[in-house]
Order: sequence, then C-alpha cells, then structure tokens
Amino acid sequence: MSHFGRSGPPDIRDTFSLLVLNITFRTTADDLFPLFDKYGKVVDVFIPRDRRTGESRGFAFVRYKYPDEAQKAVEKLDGITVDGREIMVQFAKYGPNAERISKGRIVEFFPKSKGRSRSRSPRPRYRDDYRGRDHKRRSRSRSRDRYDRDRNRGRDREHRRRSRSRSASPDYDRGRYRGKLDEEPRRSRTRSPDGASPVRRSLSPRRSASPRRTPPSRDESPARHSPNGRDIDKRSPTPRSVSPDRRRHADSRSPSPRNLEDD
DNA sequence: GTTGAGCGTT
Repeated sequence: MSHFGRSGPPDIRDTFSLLVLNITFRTTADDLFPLFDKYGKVVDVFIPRDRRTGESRGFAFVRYKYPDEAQKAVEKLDGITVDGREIMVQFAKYGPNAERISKGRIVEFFPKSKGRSRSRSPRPRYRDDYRGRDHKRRSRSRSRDRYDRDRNRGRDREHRRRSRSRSASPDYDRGRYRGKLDEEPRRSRTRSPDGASPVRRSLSPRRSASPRRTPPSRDESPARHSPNGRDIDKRSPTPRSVSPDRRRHADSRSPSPRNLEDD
C-alpha cells in the first residue's frame, strides 16, 4: 500500500497535507516520498487509486509534519518534472472526509460535543473562483469521467445519470445531454431537418450542380508524384481495372475525372 | 499499450 505498513490514515490531526497533481499514472508513493522527504518530515504519502483497476488517479497526497516544511516543499517541488511530467504541488483544500483545510491543515470548528462534527458543510465543492476563470476547457479528464460514472452506477444504479447534484452540476455537462436528448426525438418526427422532403441525389440530374467544374489536371498531386513513379504504381492498382459495379458507386459520390474526359 | 486540470485510504 501507499502507507508505511500501516492501514488506514494515520493521525492527520497535526499533519499538513499537500496535494500533488499531474503526476504520471505510474508514479508511486515510493517515488514521491524521497523527493518530498528531502524538504521535511513526511508523515505519509498516499496516492488514491482506482478501486477497480487499481491504477493511480494521477495525484497524490503528501502529509508533512510541519507546515513550514510543507510550504517549502510546495515552493521547491511545485513545477518540477517527475517521470517526464510536470507536477503541481499545493496545499490540500479538502480533507479525507471533505473537511475544510487551510494551508494544508484541517481547520474545522469542532463543537464541544463529540458528535458528528464531521458533517460536511452544505457548500458545494466548487473550485476557487480564480480557477474557474483561468480554467481552460480542454478535454475533461477521462479518468475522472470513468470514476464518476462508475461511482454513480454502483451507488445509484436506478438513478442513472439523472441529476447528480442540482446545484453542483456543471452546466455544460447537463446541457449537452439535454440538448442531445431533445434533438433526438425531434428529428425522429421528421426524417430530415430541411423538411418532409428529403433531398434526393437524383434530383439534380445536371452535372453543373458542382460549383467547381474545373478539376485539377490529372497530373495533380505533385508532392505525391515520385520521381520513380513506382510508389504510386504500388499504391494504385489501376483504377481502370475496377469493375463497373464499383464505378457506379464512385459515380454517385463524386464524378470521376474520367467522366469529364467522356464529355 | 492507452488517459490528464484532478482533492484521499483501514
């Protein structure tokens, strides 16, 4: 395991958690430990893994004993390249149970009573505002998608992917699904969006339908033209030898240069 | 053999 022979999370009361992001999926806790241990006393290194595949999720948690050391590690290790990937080191924002964390330290108001003070706050897990601004909408991480989906499936199978969180659900995610669903039934009503009359290819018997009737010279594709000409020969098994049956297929799609010659 | 802007385990 990621732990040092211990099971379960060690005492995190006096530890400062760092979140290490963008690590490779092959990086293990053993790889990170020496790196971080150089800058301070590392209490634990944990890399969340997928329950099903056991693969790393791409980030790790490093717990330091002292905040100053953790801070130093953040400054020193943040941005370095590990295993060919630039990692990001920052203080953890949430605790193992979604506790609020400040500067890597769990700062939660523990009521006098020992009740379930852990009850997570109703506040959504929105990222910080600054992140939303700079957040580039690249491609969402597939790993997270997989994880999320499977998670939902395992827990609320009947619910499907209806509404995971009414307020925390991203707009684009929901919008996409809705848009698709809405479009589907609508299209099924009419066969084609243009109208009840689907456009027919044979409707335009005129060849002039093609706006560009001047095809490039047959000697086109100079780049492809090999000085030897053997390469082309190999690639093209003489289009003329194609059976007429095939020709018809091609004809319907695009006029063959031969057609023009025929003209 | 695979991915990537993401917050955690007995």
